[in-house]
Amino acid sequence: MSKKRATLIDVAKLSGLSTGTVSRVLNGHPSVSDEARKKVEDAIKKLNYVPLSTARSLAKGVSNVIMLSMIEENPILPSTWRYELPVIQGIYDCLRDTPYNLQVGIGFVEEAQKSKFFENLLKDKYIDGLLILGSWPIDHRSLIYLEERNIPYVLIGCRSSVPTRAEVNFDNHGAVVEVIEYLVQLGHTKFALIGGLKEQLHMVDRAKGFRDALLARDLKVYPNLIKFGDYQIDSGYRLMLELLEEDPRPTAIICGNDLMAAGAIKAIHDKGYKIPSDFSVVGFDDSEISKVVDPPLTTIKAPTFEMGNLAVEKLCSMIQQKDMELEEIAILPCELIIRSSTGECNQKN
Amino acid sequence: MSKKRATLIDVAKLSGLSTGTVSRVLNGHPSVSDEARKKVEDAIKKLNYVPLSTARSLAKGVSNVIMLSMIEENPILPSTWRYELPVIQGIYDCLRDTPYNLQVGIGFVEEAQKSKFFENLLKDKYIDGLLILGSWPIDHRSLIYLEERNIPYVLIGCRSSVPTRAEVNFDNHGAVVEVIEYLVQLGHTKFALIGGLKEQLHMVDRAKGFRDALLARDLKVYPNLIKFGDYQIDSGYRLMLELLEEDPRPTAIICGNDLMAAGAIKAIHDKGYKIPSDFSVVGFDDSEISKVVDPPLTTIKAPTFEMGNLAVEKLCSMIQQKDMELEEIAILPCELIIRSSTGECNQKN
DNA sequence: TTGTAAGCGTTATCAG
DNA sequence: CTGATAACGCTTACAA
Repeated sequence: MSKKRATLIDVAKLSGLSTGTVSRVLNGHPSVSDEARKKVEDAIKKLNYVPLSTARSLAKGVSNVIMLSMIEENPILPSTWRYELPVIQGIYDCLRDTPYNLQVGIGFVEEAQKSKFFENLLKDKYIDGLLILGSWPIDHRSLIYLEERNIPYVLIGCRSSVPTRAEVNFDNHGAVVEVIEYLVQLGHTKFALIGGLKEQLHMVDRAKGFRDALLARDLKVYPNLIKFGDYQIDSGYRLMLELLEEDPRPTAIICGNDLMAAGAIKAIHDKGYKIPSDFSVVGFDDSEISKVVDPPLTTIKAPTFEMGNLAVEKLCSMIQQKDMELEEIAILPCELIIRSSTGECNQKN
Repeated sequence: MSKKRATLIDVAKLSGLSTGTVSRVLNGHPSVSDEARKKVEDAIKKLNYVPLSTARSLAKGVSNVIMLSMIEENPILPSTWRYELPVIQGIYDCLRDTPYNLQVGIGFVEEAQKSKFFENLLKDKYIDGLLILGSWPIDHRSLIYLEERNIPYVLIGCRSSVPTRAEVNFDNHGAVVEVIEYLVQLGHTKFALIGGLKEQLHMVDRAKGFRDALLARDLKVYPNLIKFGDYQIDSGYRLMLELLEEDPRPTAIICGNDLMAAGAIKAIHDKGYKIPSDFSVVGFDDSEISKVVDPPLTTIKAPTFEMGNLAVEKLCSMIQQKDMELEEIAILPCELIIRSSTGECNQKN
């Protein structure tokens, strides 16, 4: 049953041409006569020949492999999954027009914050470029290894303490600024933040956006109204209960994700208040949850698919022109999706 | 900057030994003197040498690549994402103890139902084995290609019209039977099904489980209480409204996923009924949504991580013993998670 | 336009 | 236990 697979030499024999010519046909080289091309193509078809990628790689000195390393919380958070799969889709979508194959590796945040992370990950691997998808700081010593090895890489959603060649991210800061602008128009002045994991990079940027937006409007930043949880529903619930006891009491609450917003909404309802008449609540992610909760959630949608696309584009151009010196970081805008969990501020000041 | 990477020959020179010996050290071959081994290891360290995987593959005749092909609805459904990422995690978790690298390819259902799907997908690729992750029928002619090429493969969550070598799935049928048993104990006799996409394999099996469970209990299967939607919240809402008009009116509703269940709950509430006193509602997936809706949803959790693990185990053993004839299909049990959307049937019969 | 042959970096088979 | 040396399948000067 297991007939040996045909090789390029078999094709050459059958077509009566040389291996060189066959190879040229395979690689779309211009200087091949139509006649020869035809013969080779027939032989290929007849033999069911498929070139062996490893042999090709070896001869050409390229691997045609791009590796995606996903750096995950441990245990992995559902909202991370929800964010990462569209990114992967975007990556693959862009990659299918290229000769590159996509290989994946999954690591944990703790590992990526140690120095030999990529060295270990890439042990025994031969890749042309690396995509790094994560939400936590990357140990810069790991990145040095990539530089030494001359492996082009693009960071997606994460960064290191030292500046890196190329980064793709969405605009956490701007998104929060935008939603606060919107809420200020509605008359809100007392804002609270129910954050997710405090050290996570997206959250760091959003917290900064939160402060900056308020300061820009000459609104007061109340430290007691800024709290952090763990992106799970329960922490949203708990933190909202705390907020209801604070002084001043906020009228608008920005949450780290839709799930925490759902928890906050539950807390508000449990205490007998109404949304949006008593409180405006904003989520993040535009997940299904935002449509399921009552009232439907105003939320922020990150351009995940586009991020994947752009990251691949950048990586490919880095691979082409090996020594580009660009140190470029792309920040894509988010979309504010307004539903009914936000409304006019009814509290007299 | 881009110093050439060291090769095995460099290591041989520096250590004063032959390439053969270096190779033996690399591959943990027993017949190497401790002294030689030490010298080689020193040289490797000094040169920062890493073997080139493609050269290795070529010489050994294996690729060390396992490909995961994900077959998706178009556009991709969020609930599919939610299911697939844990499977991938399970796959990777098992693979990191092996020499195999994981490569991924994403295709759409329409493509996989045509005959040349895998031929196209694997064009120019050299893999040792294939994992096929999907929820829709696979064209069996595509699989013939794999057989001819002698590429071991494992289907995850899907199947073809002809029996295949190895399949891993979760027990859709049994899960529905179990939940109906549970509801029967609570006194329910009139069951409705709000299905997801009707032709999708998981749904096919669940619908069959639905009928079988009722018949086994000598309960009537009302065709007008079996409806199919598209796994989105709106169709759950709409179909529930329809069910409220049917005769007989069901008291227990099994939904295709948590999202449709959320829609159904909304419809029930909108019409002024209570859960679980008037209706019991069951979801599927144990997604975050099941904890967000009110009341929290009784649902079914599939062993996604374990499926990934098992699939890899199977594939690896198929790769080892090339011509195993097993035609084995593994069905893993689901977990019924009881929350408060289900309860005693209060309707007098 | 085509053929020849020398690599690409490893492994594996033989002798020694 | 070790060293030559021929594969592995393909690409690519270089010649013709």
